[in-house]
Amino acid sequence: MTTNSTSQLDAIAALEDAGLRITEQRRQIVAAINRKNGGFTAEELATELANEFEGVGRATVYRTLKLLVEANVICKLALPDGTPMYSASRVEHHHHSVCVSCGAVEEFRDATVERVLRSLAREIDGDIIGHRMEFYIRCGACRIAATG
Amino acid sequence: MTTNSTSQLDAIAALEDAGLRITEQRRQIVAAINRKNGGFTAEELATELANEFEGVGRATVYRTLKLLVEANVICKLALPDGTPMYSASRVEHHHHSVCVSCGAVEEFRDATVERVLRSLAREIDGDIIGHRMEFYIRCGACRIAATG
DNA sequence: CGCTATATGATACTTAGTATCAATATTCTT
DNA sequence: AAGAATATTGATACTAAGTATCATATAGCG
Repeated sequence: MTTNSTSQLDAIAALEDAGLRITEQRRQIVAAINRKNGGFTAEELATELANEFEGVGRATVYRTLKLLVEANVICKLALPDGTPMYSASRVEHHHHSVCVSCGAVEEFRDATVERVLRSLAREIDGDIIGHRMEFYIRCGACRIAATG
Repeated sequence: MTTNSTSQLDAIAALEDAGLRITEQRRQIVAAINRKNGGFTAEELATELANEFEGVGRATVYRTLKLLVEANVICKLALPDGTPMYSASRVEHHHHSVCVSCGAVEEFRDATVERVLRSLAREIDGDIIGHRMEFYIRCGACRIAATG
């Protein structure tokens, strides 16, 4: 699986493309994100990176997350109660399902979703600028764990 | 238009149905919400009610908003950056469009949306517990204002 | 290599919301 | 209608998520 290293290169490239500097801190943040599998919180990441050798400051973590969201390298999503979660972004345009039990995040594209968006564009009085769509699930693994 | 008085009665009834007490503060909060047209923030509501005669405490405002969300009397939605917004709920199950320019919130039901949800339920490995869907728009009025 | 703009980090602040707990008010019971 | 039992309130203090400030450090261009 080369997904991680590819994503990492993309993330750094995206920052460069935006005319931003590649610092040791940003490298560390990108590396830490690539080590993640599901979603993660900003504070979690900050705590993690604060403890390492030549750690990264909390403010820098937040600043960099914002840059990465703007660069479409990661996504910022929300739990049902609005708690923010971040997740590495692998697919071009997509939506997410979040397991409310284990926090696993899956990305998916769905043609039907895009069709709805177009149909709604006609119904809504105004221009659609963007949207947010998240599915809250209990994933297969968690269902089995709960049943067993 | 009897929408407001009807909603207000529903809100109080919903609290009663949940076995909760009808206090002067809760009445005031419900009344203030019914005076709103678009979306509003918790802090906005708290400030508003803090200044009135026999005002309502900030903690009570937050507590009551939570109860009203649970009772489906109001909805908690999120702006693109995640900033929470509340909005009185008039339709049974619906989604929202938020004008990022003026903050107006519209509710809508769409059969297509429900169809997508069912189609996704089959694709996703796990049980769909809930979802969130918001459209960010520039409403007709704001478009005209910007153009003119 | 040196300069300059960019980035960092410590600190303090803001916003959104929750926890605590004594004082108070509602509703039930009679 | 009074009193008891229980829910609610509000002041305060706290957490979580994020932003502003600004002196110091460093990337990367020339």
